[in-house]
Amino acid sequence: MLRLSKLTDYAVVVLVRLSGMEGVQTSPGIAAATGIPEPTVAKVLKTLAAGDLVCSQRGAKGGYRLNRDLSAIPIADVIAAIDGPIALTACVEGSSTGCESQGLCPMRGRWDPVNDAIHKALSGITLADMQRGLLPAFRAPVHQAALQAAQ
Amino acid sequence: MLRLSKLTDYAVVVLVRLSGMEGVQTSPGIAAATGIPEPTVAKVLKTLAAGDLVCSQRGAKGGYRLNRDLSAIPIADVIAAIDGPIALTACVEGSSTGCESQGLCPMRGRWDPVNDAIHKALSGITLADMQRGLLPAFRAPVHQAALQAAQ
DNA sequence: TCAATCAGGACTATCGCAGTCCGGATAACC
DNA sequence: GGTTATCCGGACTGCGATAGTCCTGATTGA
Repeated sequence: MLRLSKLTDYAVVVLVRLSGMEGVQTSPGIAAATGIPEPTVAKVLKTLAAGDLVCSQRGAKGGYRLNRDLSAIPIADVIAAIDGPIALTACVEGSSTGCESQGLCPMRGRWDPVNDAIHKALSGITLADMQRGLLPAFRAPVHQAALQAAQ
Repeated sequence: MLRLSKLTDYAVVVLVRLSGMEGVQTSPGIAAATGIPEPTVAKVLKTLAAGDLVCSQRGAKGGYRLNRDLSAIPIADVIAAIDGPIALTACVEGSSTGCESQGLCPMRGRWDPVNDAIHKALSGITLADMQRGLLPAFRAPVHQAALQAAQ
Protein backbone atom coordinates (compact mmCIF):
# COMPACT_ATOMS: atom_id res chain seq x y z
CA MET A 1 0.00 0.00 0.00
CA LEU A 2 1.21 3.46 -0.83
CA ARG A 3 1.90 4.74 2.60
CA LEU A 4 0.98 8.26 3.31
CA SER A 5 2.29 9.47 6.63
CA LYS A 6 -0.22 9.90 9.40
CA LEU A 7 1.05 13.40 9.81
CA THR A 8 -0.37 14.27 6.43
CA ASP A 9 -3.71 12.95 7.47
CA TYR A 10 -3.55 15.11 10.56
CA ALA A 11 -2.52 18.05 8.44
CA VAL A 12 -5.69 17.81 6.39
CA VAL A 13 -7.82 17.68 9.49
CA VAL A 14 -5.99 20.63 10.98
CA LEU A 15 -6.24 22.70 7.83
CA VAL A 16 -9.94 22.08 7.51
CA ARG A 17 -10.38 23.04 11.10
CA LEU A 18 -8.39 26.23 10.55
CA SER A 19 -10.66 27.19 7.70
CA GLY A 20 -13.73 26.93 9.82
CA MET A 21 -12.84 29.62 12.29
CA GLU A 22 -12.22 33.33 12.22
CA GLY A 23 -8.91 34.80 13.29
CA VAL A 24 -5.91 32.88 14.48
CA GLN A 25 -6.09 29.63 16.37
CA THR A 26 -3.65 28.10 18.78
CA SER A 27 -2.22 24.62 18.73
CA PRO A 28 -3.87 23.63 22.01
CA GLY A 29 -7.19 24.87 20.73
CA ILE A 30 -6.98 22.89 17.53
CA ALA A 31 -5.78 19.87 19.45
CA ALA A 32 -8.82 20.02 21.71
CA ALA A 33 -11.16 20.49 18.81
CA THR A 34 -9.78 17.70 16.68
CA GLY A 35 -8.78 15.19 19.31
CA ILE A 36 -5.22 15.06 18.01
CA PRO A 37 -2.57 15.23 20.74
CA GLU A 38 -1.32 18.75 21.23
CA PRO A 39 2.41 18.17 20.59
CA THR A 40 1.54 16.46 17.34
CA VAL A 41 -0.70 19.30 16.26
CA ALA A 42 2.10 21.71 17.02
CA LYS A 43 4.48 19.69 14.93
CA VAL A 44 2.09 19.55 12.03
CA LEU A 45 1.42 23.26 12.17
CA LYS A 46 5.10 24.08 12.27
CA THR A 47 5.66 21.97 9.22
CA LEU A 48 2.73 23.53 7.43
CA ALA A 49 4.06 26.97 8.28
CA ALA A 50 7.41 26.03 6.80
CA GLY A 51 5.54 25.02 3.67
CA ASP A 52 3.72 28.34 3.49
CA LEU A 53 0.32 26.77 3.80
CA VAL A 54 -0.38 28.59 7.04
CA CYS A 55 1.13 31.67 8.57
CA SER A 56 1.93 32.02 12.22
CA GLN A 57 1.79 34.82 14.70
CA ARG A 58 3.99 34.55 17.71
CA GLY A 59 3.49 35.77 21.22
CA ALA A 60 0.43 36.01 23.34
CA LYS A 61 -2.79 35.98 21.34
CA GLY A 62 -0.73 34.39 18.63
CA GLY A 63 -1.67 31.35 16.62
CA TYR A 64 -2.05 30.13 13.09
CA ARG A 65 -4.11 31.22 10.13
CA LEU A 66 -4.68 29.78 6.67
CA ASN A 67 -2.67 31.41 3.93
CA ARG A 68 -5.16 30.57 1.20
CA ASP A 69 -8.63 29.23 0.90
CA LEU A 70 -9.18 25.49 1.08
CA SER A 71 -10.19 25.52 -2.56
CA ALA A 72 -6.76 26.87 -3.42
CA ILE A 73 -4.88 24.11 -1.64
CA PRO A 74 -4.42 20.99 -3.71
CA ILE A 75 -3.79 17.92 -1.64
CA ALA A 76 -0.49 17.62 -3.46
CA ASP A 77 0.72 20.71 -1.65
CA VAL A 78 -0.14 19.28 1.72
CA ILE A 79 1.63 16.05 0.97
CA ALA A 80 4.63 17.91 -0.35
CA ALA A 81 4.75 20.08 2.75
CA ILE A 82 4.64 17.15 5.14
CA ASP A 83 6.24 14.29 3.29
CA GLY A 84 8.51 16.15 0.94
CA PRO A 85 8.40 16.18 -2.83
CA ILE A 86 6.06 13.69 -4.38
CA ALA A 87 8.05 10.90 -5.94
CA LEU A 88 7.81 7.19 -5.68
CA THR A 89 11.31 5.95 -5.07
CA ALA A 90 14.75 7.08 -4.16
CA CYS A 91 15.99 5.56 -7.38
CA VAL A 92 14.02 8.17 -9.26
CA GLU A 93 15.25 11.67 -8.84
CA GLY A 94 16.93 12.89 -11.96
CA SER A 95 20.15 14.12 -10.50
CA SER A 96 20.64 11.50 -7.86
CA THR A 97 24.00 9.91 -7.61
CA GLY A 98 22.51 6.81 -9.10
CA CYS A 99 21.75 3.45 -7.68
CA GLU A 100 24.37 0.81 -7.08
CA SER A 101 23.69 -1.16 -10.22
CA GLN A 102 23.74 1.82 -12.49
CA GLY A 103 24.69 0.13 -15.67
CA LEU A 104 22.49 -2.85 -15.05
CA CYS A 105 19.35 -1.08 -13.96
CA PRO A 106 17.07 -1.00 -16.97
CA MET A 107 14.60 1.31 -15.28
CA ARG A 108 16.66 4.41 -14.76
CA GLY A 109 14.32 7.35 -14.79
CA ARG A 110 11.43 5.29 -16.01
CA TRP A 111 9.33 6.10 -12.99
CA ASP A 112 9.09 9.67 -14.12
CA PRO A 113 5.84 9.26 -16.06
CA VAL A 114 4.34 7.50 -13.08
CA ASN A 115 5.36 10.28 -10.77
CA ASP A 116 3.99 12.85 -13.17
CA ALA A 117 0.68 11.05 -13.33
CA ILE A 118 0.41 10.90 -9.57
CA HIS A 119 1.39 14.49 -9.21
CA LYS A 120 -1.24 15.57 -11.69
CA ALA A 121 -3.87 13.50 -9.96
CA LEU A 122 -3.04 14.97 -6.58
CA SER A 123 -2.88 18.49 -7.90
CA GLY A 124 -6.40 18.22 -9.20
CA ILE A 125 -7.99 17.62 -5.84
CA THR A 126 -8.24 20.44 -3.34
CA LEU A 127 -9.02 20.34 0.33
CA ALA A 128 -12.34 21.91 -0.51
CA ASP A 129 -13.08 18.86 -2.64
CA MET A 130 -12.22 16.60 0.24
CA GLN A 131 -14.35 18.63 2.61
CA ARG A 132 -17.30 18.57 0.25
CA GLY A 133 -19.79 15.88 0.95
CA LEU A 134 -19.00 15.63 4.59
CA LEU A 135 -21.86 14.65 6.76
CA PRO A 136 -23.27 17.74 8.40
CA ALA A 137 -22.74 16.13 11.76
CA PHE A 138 -19.05 16.10 11.10
CA ARG A 139 -18.93 19.54 9.64
CA ALA A 140 -19.07 21.24 12.99
CA PRO A 141 -17.17 20.10 16.04
CA VAL A 142 -19.19 17.63 17.99
CA HIS A 143 -18.23 17.99 21.59
CA GLN A 144 -19.31 21.08 23.38
CA ALA A 145 -16.34 20.68 25.66
CA ALA A 146 -14.03 20.62 22.69
CA LEU A 147 -15.75 23.65 21.27
CA GLN A 148 -15.27 25.65 24.39
CA ALA A 149 -11.71 24.49 24.76
CA ALA A 150 -11.10 25.71 21.25
CA GLN A 151 -11.99 29.19 22.35
CA MET B 1 7.53 11.61 -0.31
CA LEU B 2 5.15 8.86 -1.19
CA ARG B 3 7.20 5.85 -0.40
CA LEU B 4 7.00 3.00 -2.76
CA SER B 5 8.72 -0.11 -1.52
CA LYS B 6 12.00 -1.03 -3.09
CA LEU B 7 10.58 -4.44 -3.78
CA THR B 8 8.16 -2.87 -6.22
CA ASP B 9 10.99 -1.22 -8.03
CA TYR B 10 12.73 -4.55 -8.27
CA ALA B 11 9.53 -6.13 -9.48
CA VAL B 12 9.36 -3.80 -12.43
CA VAL B 13 12.93 -4.54 -13.35
CA VAL B 14 12.36 -8.26 -13.04
CA LEU B 15 9.18 -8.19 -15.09
CA VAL B 16 10.81 -6.24 -17.86
CA ARG B 17 13.65 -8.69 -17.85
CA LEU B 18 11.22 -11.58 -18.03
CA SER B 19 9.59 -10.08 -21.06
CA GLY B 20 12.84 -9.88 -22.93
CA MET B 21 13.56 -13.58 -23.04
CA GLU B 22 11.98 -16.68 -24.49
CA GLY B 23 10.82 -19.54 -22.30
CA VAL B 24 11.09 -19.67 -18.56
CA GLN B 25 13.82 -18.03 -16.56
CA THR B 26 15.21 -18.92 -13.18
CA SER B 27 15.68 -16.66 -10.20
CA PRO B 28 19.46 -16.99 -10.24
CA GLY B 29 19.52 -16.13 -13.92
CA ILE B 30 17.45 -13.01 -13.47
CA ALA B 31 19.48 -12.05 -10.43
CA ALA B 32 22.67 -12.26 -12.43
CA ALA B 33 21.20 -10.31 -15.30
CA THR B 34 19.77 -7.52 -13.21
CA GLY B 35 22.30 -7.25 -10.45
CA ILE B 36 19.65 -7.74 -7.80
CA PRO B 37 20.63 -10.23 -5.07
CA GLU B 38 19.29 -13.67 -5.76
CA PRO B 39 17.25 -14.19 -2.57
CA THR B 40 15.54 -10.89 -3.17
CA VAL B 41 14.73 -11.78 -6.74
CA ALA B 42 13.28 -15.04 -5.54
CA LYS B 43 11.12 -13.22 -3.02
CA VAL B 44 9.87 -10.78 -5.61
CA LEU B 45 9.05 -13.52 -8.06
CA LYS B 46 7.19 -15.52 -5.47
CA THR B 47 5.12 -12.48 -4.64
CA LEU B 48 4.46 -11.76 -8.28
CA ALA B 49 3.41 -15.36 -8.79
CA ALA B 50 0.98 -15.04 -5.92
CA GLY B 51 -0.41 -12.00 -7.68
CA ASP B 52 -0.84 -13.87 -10.94
CA LEU B 53 1.48 -11.59 -12.82
CA VAL B 54 3.86 -14.43 -13.57
CA CYS B 55 3.42 -18.16 -13.57
CA SER B 56 5.96 -20.58 -12.26
CA GLN B 57 7.14 -24.00 -13.24
CA ARG B 58 8.67 -26.09 -10.55
CA GLY B 59 11.38 -28.67 -10.72
CA ALA B 60 14.43 -28.91 -12.88
CA LYS B 61 14.26 -26.74 -15.98
CA GLY B 62 11.65 -24.81 -14.12
CA GLY B 63 11.42 -21.08 -13.77
CA TYR B 64 9.11 -18.16 -14.30
CA ARG B 65 7.24 -16.78 -17.27
CA LEU B 66 5.14 -13.68 -17.79
CA ASN B 67 1.41 -14.25 -17.66
CA ARG B 68 0.59 -11.31 -19.91
CA ASP B 69 2.38 -8.89 -22.13
CA LEU B 70 4.03 -5.87 -20.58
CA SER B 71 1.49 -3.67 -22.31
CA ALA B 72 -1.25 -5.49 -20.41
CA ILE B 73 0.29 -4.89 -17.00
CA PRO B 74 -0.58 -1.54 -15.49
CA ILE B 75 1.86 -0.42 -12.87
CA ALA B 76 -1.06 -0.39 -10.47
CA ASP B 77 -1.16 -4.17 -10.66
CA VAL B 78 2.48 -4.48 -9.79
CA ILE B 79 2.15 -2.18 -6.83
CA ALA B 80 -0.94 -4.00 -5.67
CA ALA B 81 0.83 -7.34 -5.94
CA ILE B 82 3.84 -6.23 -3.94
CA ASP B 83 2.55 -3.59 -1.59
CA GLY B 84 -1.05 -4.60 -1.28
CA PRO B 85 -4.10 -2.62 -2.30
CA ILE B 86 -3.47 0.94 -3.30
CA ALA B 87 -4.75 3.27 -0.63
CA LEU B 88 -3.17 6.15 1.14
CA THR B 89 -3.89 5.62 4.81
CA ALA B 90 -5.15 3.13 7.28
CA CYS B 91 -7.82 5.62 8.29
CA VAL B 92 -9.34 5.20 4.87
CA GLU B 93 -10.77 1.80 4.28
CA GLY B 94 -14.53 1.92 4.30
CA SER B 95 -15.24 -0.86 6.73
CA SER B 96 -12.39 -0.28 9.10
CA THR B 97 -13.18 -0.29 12.76
CA GLY B 98 -12.69 3.43 12.70
CA CYS B 99 -10.04 5.62 14.15
CA GLU B 100 -9.85 6.55 17.79
CA SER B 101 -11.39 9.96 17.43
CA GLN B 102 -14.31 8.74 15.39
CA GLY B 103 -16.75 11.44 16.18
CA LEU B 104 -14.19 14.17 16.07
CA CYS B 105 -12.45 13.23 12.88
CA PRO B 106 -13.92 15.46 10.20
CA MET B 107 -12.22 13.60 7.38
CA ARG B 108 -13.77 10.20 7.62
CA GLY B 109 -13.74 8.67 4.19
CA ARG B 110 -12.70 11.85 2.53
CA TRP B 111 -9.53 10.35 1.15
CA ASP B 112 -11.55 8.20 -1.16
CA PRO B 113 -11.52 10.60 -4.13
CA VAL B 114 -7.78 10.95 -3.70
CA ASN B 115 -7.31 7.23 -3.69
CA ASP B 116 -9.47 6.90 -6.74
CA ALA B 117 -7.47 9.51 -8.58
CA ILE B 118 -4.22 7.79 -7.77
CA HIS B 119 -5.59 4.43 -8.71
CA LYS B 120 -6.74 5.74 -12.06
CA ALA B 121 -3.42 7.37 -12.70
CA LEU B 122 -1.53 4.19 -11.93
CA SER B 123 -3.89 2.06 -13.95
CA GLY B 124 -3.25 4.14 -17.02
CA ILE B 125 0.44 3.44 -17.18
CA THR B 126 1.67 0.03 -18.25
CA LEU B 127 5.08 -1.52 -17.93
CA ALA B 128 5.39 -1.13 -21.65
CA ASP B 129 5.01 2.60 -21.19
CA MET B 130 7.74 2.57 -18.61
CA GLN B 131 9.97 0.51 -20.84
CA ARG B 132 9.42 2.79 -23.79
CA GLY B 133 12.03 5.43 -24.24
CA LEU B 134 14.74 3.45 -22.57
CA LEU B 135 18.18 4.13 -23.84
CA PRO B 136 19.17 1.36 -26.23
CA ALA B 137 22.21 0.73 -24.09
CA PHE B 138 19.92 -0.17 -21.24
CA ARG B 139 17.54 -2.14 -23.32
CA ALA B 140 19.75 -5.17 -23.51
CA PRO B 141 21.77 -6.52 -20.62
CA VAL B 142 25.11 -4.84 -20.50
CA HIS B 143 27.52 -7.31 -19.04
CA GLN B 144 28.47 -10.29 -21.11
CA ALA B 145 29.12 -12.17 -17.92
CA ALA B 146 25.64 -11.40 -16.73
CA LEU B 147 24.22 -12.46 -20.05
CA GLN B 148 25.92 -15.81 -19.93
CA ALA B 149 24.99 -16.30 -16.32
CA ALA B 150 21.42 -15.69 -17.31
CA GLN B 151 21.57 -18.68 -19.59
C1' DT C 1 17.98 -41.55 -7.64
C1' DC C 2 19.81 -37.09 -8.06
C1' DA C 3 19.93 -32.37 -9.03
C1' DA C 4 17.63 -28.17 -9.95
C1' DT C 5 14.09 -25.36 -8.97
C1' DC C 6 10.04 -23.21 -6.73
C1' DA C 7 6.96 -22.71 -2.21
C1' DG C 8 6.31 -21.03 2.06
C1' DG C 9 7.55 -19.54 5.99
C1' DA C 10 10.62 -17.75 9.89
C1' DC C 11 13.96 -14.72 11.17
C1' DT C 12 16.90 -10.49 11.98
C1' DA C 13 18.58 -5.87 11.38
C1' DT C 14 17.97 -1.58 9.81
C1' DC C 15 15.48 2.44 8.84
C1' DG C 16 11.85 5.87 8.97
C1' DC C 17 8.07 7.66 11.29
C1' DA C 18 5.18 8.99 15.32
C1' DG C 19 5.12 11.25 19.09
C1' DT C 20 7.20 13.84 22.90
C1' DC C 21 9.89 17.20 25.07
C1' DC C 22 12.96 21.11 25.92
C1' DG C 23 15.27 25.67 25.72
C1' DG C 24 14.83 29.82 23.31
C1' DA C 25 12.56 33.84 20.95
C1' DT C 26 8.62 36.81 20.32
C1' DA C 27 4.67 39.48 21.38
C1' DA C 28 0.63 41.07 24.09
C1' DC C 29 -0.98 42.48 28.44
C1' DC C 30 -0.85 44.28 33.14
C1' DG D 1 9.35 46.13 32.93
C1' DG D 2 7.74 41.85 34.19
C1' DT D 3 4.77 38.09 33.19
C1' DT D 4 2.40 35.07 30.45
C1' DA D 5 1.09 32.87 26.26
C1' DT D 6 2.53 31.36 22.15
C1' DC D 7 5.49 29.89 18.26
C1' DC D 8 10.38 28.07 16.71
C1' DG D 9 13.74 24.78 16.05
C1' DG D 10 15.77 21.04 17.23
C1' DA D 11 16.86 16.60 19.74
C1' DC D 12 15.34 12.47 21.37
C1' DT D 13 13.11 7.78 21.89
C1' DG D 14 10.20 3.71 20.86
C1' DC D 15 7.71 1.23 17.64
C1' DG D 16 6.65 -0.79 13.45
C1' DA D 17 7.45 -1.84 8.78
C1' DT D 18 10.51 -3.05 5.38
C1' DA D 19 14.63 -5.30 3.32
C1' DG D 20 17.06 -8.95 2.96
C1' DT D 21 18.49 -13.64 4.18
C1' DC D 22 17.97 -18.39 5.09
C1' DC D 23 15.96 -23.00 5.77
C1' DT D 24 13.00 -26.93 5.05
C1' DG D 25 9.98 -29.22 2.10
C1' DA D 26 7.63 -30.18 -2.43
C1' DT D 27 7.99 -30.77 -7.37
C1' DT D 28 9.91 -32.05 -11.72
C1' DG D 29 13.16 -33.51 -15.31
C1' DA D 30 17.27 -36.26 -16.48
